[in-house]
Amino acid sequence: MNDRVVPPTARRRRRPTKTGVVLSEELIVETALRLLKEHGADALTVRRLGLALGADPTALYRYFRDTDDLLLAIADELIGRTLRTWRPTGDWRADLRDLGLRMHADSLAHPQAAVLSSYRVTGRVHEIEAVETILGVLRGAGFPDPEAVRIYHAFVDQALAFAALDAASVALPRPAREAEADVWRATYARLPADSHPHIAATARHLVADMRRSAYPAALDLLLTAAAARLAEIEGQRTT
Amino acid sequence: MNDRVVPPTARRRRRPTKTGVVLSEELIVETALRLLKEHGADALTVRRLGLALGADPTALYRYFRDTDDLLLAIADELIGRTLRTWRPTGDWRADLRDLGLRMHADSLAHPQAAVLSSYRVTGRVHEIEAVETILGVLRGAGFPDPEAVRIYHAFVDQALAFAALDAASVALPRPAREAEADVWRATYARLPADSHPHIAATARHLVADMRRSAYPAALDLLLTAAAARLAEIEGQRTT
DNA sequence: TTAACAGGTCAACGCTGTTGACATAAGGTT
DNA sequence: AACCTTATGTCAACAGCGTTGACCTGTTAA
Repeated sequence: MNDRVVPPTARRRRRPTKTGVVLSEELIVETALRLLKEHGADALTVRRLGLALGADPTALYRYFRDTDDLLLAIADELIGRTLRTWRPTGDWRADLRDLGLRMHADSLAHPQAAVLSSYRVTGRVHEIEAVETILGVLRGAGFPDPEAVRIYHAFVDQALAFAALDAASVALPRPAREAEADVWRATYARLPADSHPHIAATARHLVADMRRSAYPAALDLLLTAAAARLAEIEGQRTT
Repeated sequence: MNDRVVPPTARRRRRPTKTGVVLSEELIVETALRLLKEHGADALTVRRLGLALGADPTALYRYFRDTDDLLLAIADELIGRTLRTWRPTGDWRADLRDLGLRMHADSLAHPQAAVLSSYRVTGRVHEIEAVETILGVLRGAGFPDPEAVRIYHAFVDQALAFAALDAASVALPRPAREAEADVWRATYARLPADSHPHIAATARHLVADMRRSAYPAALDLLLTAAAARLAEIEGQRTT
């Protein structure tokens, strides 16, 4: 265990580094996000982060226990950014659709961070705010509590899961990524109809569809089913 | 680029290692899966794999370009294993539900491998077989080709995405995993009702629901919406 | 003015994937 | 049966990784 970290609230002395930079949790998280965005997931190493900050790499360990702790801070910052740009209208289905697509899009804007952090429960402020907001939308729409939680869970995990899946593709090293795109054209689209009739029959659609994310389609399927369930519940209630 | 690899078909000479083991692609993949299962994701390193095989670590590079290439081979082997235990009945909805749950369960049985490989397109034999089979189920059910591809894509990517998401949780180092489980009880369940009314009202359900995977619920929502769409299509066809 | 100590720095640890050079046994050819 | 080619196992080395303990120094509270 690492006991070098001082809780942020107790931090008072801020000593500049050799290059004159004054470090802080926020500065480190921002710099890490910039590094990820500009140079890819492999660029986020303790040494490179130190270099980008203008500080000795090991100065990080005064702010975060280890790289995993830094990762959770990055994850929470991403949640916060997404939530900040979202404007709910009161129409639960449209609002959830919008939020889901935003979470997905924002993850793809920082694929390297999304890949590393989307499956983590941070328990930090922004995450808590997001949970509260989404539950509010569902309960406001009329879902009873157990149903609201069930749909909340499916909705959020679907968004996070697809965000991670698609971010992982985007985050692949360039050659590997191009190789994957080619597989559909070069391998699947060329399979003979007698051995693989279904692939051959739909090859045209496959090539076109597989290059896009399936998330919008999957999200709409989920919301459609949820709406049907809500109608069912309200039908029961009035009878 | 690494040109040490000889295509499997051209392999003729098999020279035993110092310890007498005769290497092969299959043996390496199996050993890698065993390592992952028994000792976790961090245990899969070139050196440890060499040790487990009873060979010099670098002998691997005669069979796989690099560790990524090995990973794809592992991924395809997992697909094959899942498909092999699946028995379709002819009822498309039940069959897809069963297949989805199997893919998910098998991934969780090898979480480390699933995390690393579920977002990859391997283009290898088992994957091709899976694509052909699932498309066959959907086309057989009566979905027109573009719709079949759309639903295929959403179904498969959702299964893979949830598999990766849930596998990632399972694959966390033990202390981190326990810390996450605690967050729901220790942080969320204790938020006061005046600042976080929706969380407070549903805390009981949250604690119970969030410890399970949301995949079965999400899968059922997807299949429900797909069935509704099929009914709609067939309605149009007869009018 | 001074004493305490947060926090920046440095050197070192054991680990990683990967490469190039080398050694040798398998197996087709003669 | 001897030979030659070459597939493939081995070895040493490289650069880079996260992390730690020891050290040093500027900031701040008293």
